[in-house]
Amino acid sequence: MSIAVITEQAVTNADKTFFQLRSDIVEGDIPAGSKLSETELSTKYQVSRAVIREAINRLEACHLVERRANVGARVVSLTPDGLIQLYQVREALEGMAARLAAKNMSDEEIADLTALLDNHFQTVKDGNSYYQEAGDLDFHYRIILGSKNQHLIEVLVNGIYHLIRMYRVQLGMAGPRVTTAFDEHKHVVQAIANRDEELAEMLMRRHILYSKNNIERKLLQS
Amino acid sequence: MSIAVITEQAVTNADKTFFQLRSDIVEGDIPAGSKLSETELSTKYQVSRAVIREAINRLEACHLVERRANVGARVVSLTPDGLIQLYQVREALEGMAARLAAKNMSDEEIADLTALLDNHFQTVKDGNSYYQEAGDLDFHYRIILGSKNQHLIEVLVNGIYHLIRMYRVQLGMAGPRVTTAFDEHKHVVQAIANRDEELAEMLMRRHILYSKNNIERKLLQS
DNA sequence: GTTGACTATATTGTCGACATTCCTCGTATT
DNA sequence: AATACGAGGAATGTCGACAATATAGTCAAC
Repeated sequence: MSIAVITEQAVTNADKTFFQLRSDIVEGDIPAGSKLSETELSTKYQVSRAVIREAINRLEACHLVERRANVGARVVSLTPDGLIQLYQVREALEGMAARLAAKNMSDEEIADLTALLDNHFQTVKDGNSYYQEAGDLDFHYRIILGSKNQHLIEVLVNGIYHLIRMYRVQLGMAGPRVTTAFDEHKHVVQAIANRDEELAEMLMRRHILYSKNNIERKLLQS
Repeated sequence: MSIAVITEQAVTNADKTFFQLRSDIVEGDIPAGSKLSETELSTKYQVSRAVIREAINRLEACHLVERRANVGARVVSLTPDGLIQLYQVREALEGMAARLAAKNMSDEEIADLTALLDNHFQTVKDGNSYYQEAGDLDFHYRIILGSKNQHLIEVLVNGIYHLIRMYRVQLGMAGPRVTTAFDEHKHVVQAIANRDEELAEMLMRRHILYSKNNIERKLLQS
């Protein structure tokens, strides 16, 4: 009941290769900024170059690689400025998502969301930091899906979130901010439950802004 | 001096096919909702299926077509609800773009933008509605580019704007709203010139919201 | 020593053919 | 008559080979 699963089923061979490559890039097994040789990858993954090309095209679509004609594809480079820009987009989109969720989520979905937060509260109270990784994701995913806006869902789930995870993994951002983030989540849910669109957006934006500031601070001190 | 050109140079064959197909879809030469047969298109455009597939992949990336594994690609269908959702995303993103533009545009760029609006004022005063099409686009593009946020620029220019144009062309939305929109533009620019990020975002969001309401009204009455 | 052109090589772009999957339509059975 | 099943056809998925392009390295000229 607690995990909002995003089902991505691989039916074709290019699908599998795409998922594999995406995972390898996000998790850093393929380093940021490195070149993606089609022939090399085709031998590595035991598929034809056509499959690799299709996978790379899709990776480009989610902004994980950049292609130049007749030259090739490179994994994107991670820069502090890039992360800031990413969070600016995220703030705008998830703010809108929260607004729309306050308008469009069913009472049942809101009840589920509240129950989810109660669960999180238990884990946080027990001093377990399991929350940070999966719990935070779950919360944000539910609100994004709750917006019922296909474009919003697409851009955030298939695009931005993989990039954010890539930054998280490779620039190493675990950090505290667990308990305060929990309170922020609670207030967002309350606003949604009250169908207060304006407040829901504002609180979500602030939540993401705080998160950005927190990250910025860490980047500067290291 | 008045047109913020977006240079898209076709170097490869797939590039040309992609541009051609995108134009054909947006302008309605290929009807919304219709199926895109790879073999058919490859004979029509005199290129191999591989080129067509690459082009279709890119079209999918900008949300102009939808693909299903082992079945094929279809041009997206245009629905009133889809247009509403599109404008919700646009409001969020361009609002943020205006905020960032107020922060990041150079004084020179702002001066250019002001001059541009003065030009528009002349055309509007002369009763010329040339404004609506190119002028409006030019204004919005400059602010989007002025945000200096690559993600924002990418999503808006390569994704959303083609879709919006597709709706404009095919659901036929010219309409008045020229003079009032001009005033709204003027106020946005003023806020940017004053480096008032908060107000710039608010005014831009309102400008897009009005536009959305205007379109909604037209859709309902027809 | 530096710059320029040229060649060699490796990589990407493009093609046609084959494999696999889905959809349609006809047939048979309940 | 309605449904289930299966054969046929057409479309997409995948492959290996060839063509076109960029990069690196060499050699020559100034």
